[in-house]
Amino acid sequence: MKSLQADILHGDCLNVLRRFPDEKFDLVVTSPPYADRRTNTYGGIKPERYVEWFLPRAGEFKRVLKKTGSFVLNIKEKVESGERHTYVLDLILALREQGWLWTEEYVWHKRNCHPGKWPNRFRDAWERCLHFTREHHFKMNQEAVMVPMGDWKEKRLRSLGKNDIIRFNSQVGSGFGKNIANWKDRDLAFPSNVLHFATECGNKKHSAAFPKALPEWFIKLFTDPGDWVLDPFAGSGTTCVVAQELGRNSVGIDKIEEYIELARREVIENPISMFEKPSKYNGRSKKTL
Amino acid sequence: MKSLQADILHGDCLNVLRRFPDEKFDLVVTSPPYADRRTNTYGGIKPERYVEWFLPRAGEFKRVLKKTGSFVLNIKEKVESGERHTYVLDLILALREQGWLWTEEYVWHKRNCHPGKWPNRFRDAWERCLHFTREHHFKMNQEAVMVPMGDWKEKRLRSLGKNDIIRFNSQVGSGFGKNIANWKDRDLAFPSNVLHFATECGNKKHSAAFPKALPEWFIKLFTDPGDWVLDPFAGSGTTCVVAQELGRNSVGIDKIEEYIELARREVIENPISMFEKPSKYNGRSKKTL
DNA sequence: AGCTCTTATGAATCATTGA
DNA sequence: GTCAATGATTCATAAGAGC
Repeated sequence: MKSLQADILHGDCLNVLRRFPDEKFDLVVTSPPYADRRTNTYGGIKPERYVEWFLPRAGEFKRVLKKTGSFVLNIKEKVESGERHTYVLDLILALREQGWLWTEEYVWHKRNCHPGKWPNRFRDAWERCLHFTREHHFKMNQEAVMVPMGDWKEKRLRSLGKNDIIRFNSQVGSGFGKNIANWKDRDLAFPSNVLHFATECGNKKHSAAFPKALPEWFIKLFTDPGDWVLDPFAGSGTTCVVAQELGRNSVGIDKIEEYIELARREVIENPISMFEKPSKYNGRSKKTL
Repeated sequence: MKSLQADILHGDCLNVLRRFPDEKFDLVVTSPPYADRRTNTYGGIKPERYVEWFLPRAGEFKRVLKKTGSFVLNIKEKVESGERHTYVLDLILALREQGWLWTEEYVWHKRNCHPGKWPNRFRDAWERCLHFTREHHFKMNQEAVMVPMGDWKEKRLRSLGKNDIIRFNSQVGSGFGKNIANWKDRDLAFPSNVLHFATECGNKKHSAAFPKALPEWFIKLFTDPGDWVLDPFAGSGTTCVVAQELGRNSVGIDKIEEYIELARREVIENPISMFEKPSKYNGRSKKTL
């Protein structure tokens, strides 16, 4: 049994990734700083400059990604003077120019999105999860994300009755999730390209709430245990934590010192790595601190 | 009480609309023939030519739309050789060049999407509902589409679809507990920009199943009773039927003779129009046939 | 009225075959 | 080769039959 690595590196991914060899990673999954968001931490990339800022970094992602690998980009354009900005559309087109295949666009439906009310729009309850690949054929483990299906629920839900459901939830606090797990093997269905994940309202210091379920889904789908996962805008390190939990090696990179410390604290210690020398890529795992 | 009109016109909307005066309509809501789809009826517009085909028609939409009006475009790009085609992105950018404001992108989550299994993608369960306006300030009746919160299980959960509930719980791991608390004290809540409608599998002759709920939602949201609604690719006339049911005047246009007949049969007869002369726009309502 | 079971059918996508 | 047509795959609904 090999040991798992979870390296959290400090710096701009554009520079840090230069130290990595070609085709190391099986998956790049990340939620970059959105344009004009997180201005106090990332300096706020202007929407007009977003593509030119992103492209060289995406070039590095492409280089360090295996040919059978996937690049999942979680992003959503902001509203500027009442209009959706087009920098994400421009980015998709530019990434294709760079040689990426725009394989799919998954929709992350945020069940509990930010509250608010405006005269000319409703709450924004979805984000894009853009799926890019290098080749037409890539690794995809569809079985790993299968979901309980169909007839089961109808009988089950109906047999419970409304009050039972309410009581069950309020007492246990965690709905039917566990039950479903028990019935998992009964019949499973493949999901669609619309994902339903709740945002985590945890009061973390990291400003972008990236729910664990999101990287988890894509890591399961696009990698095998032992594979390498990269999050070049790691933030508080959610991707690396999840990767580790799922038995994948991971590298997280972030510019913000505060996030680095946070992320290293989050990543679970790997007992075996104690007896190993530091990563040859100059990465320092939390353990080596 | 004024009479309602529901005119179904035959022809290419590019030509037919020339007969209409400026700023007649309060809402244009339509689902145009997608690129390479409906080849046997619409001739199948090639993706590469889609923008240049669409743009002059959109120019007419803009002319006949009131300044406070909205243009809702339901569309989704196809997969071509394993990749999402970019013609919809190009179209958004081109429409902005034409002077439209890209105000919002609603997601229509199709709960019952087409089945199928492929090695590198899941079933496509969503389409875009692009919302364009002429001005930053436009008519929007948010209260008209509020969602009842009283009996949450019936209304709210059904609007999501049963499988979604299962998936929420199994993916997120937490049930409805939090939401129940939020809903308890409210009767109505505003929706988000993610819409959950099932496609109608009715055995209609029209190949594109445009569920009534979709135009209904946008008609309620962006028009008042007595307003004028246009569907330039009317198909079997769903938009006009819904508009009439909601007390809005409507004009539907389609190239296909068969759809015209179908649509005129669907539109409910307007008793008052019997005593009126035909529409001055050369439109023949079903009644005047 | 309800409940269960069966059946039909979609703005789909891909690999293969045939012209 | 390149393009067009066909078959296989698959799941959420509605509708209908039977009790």
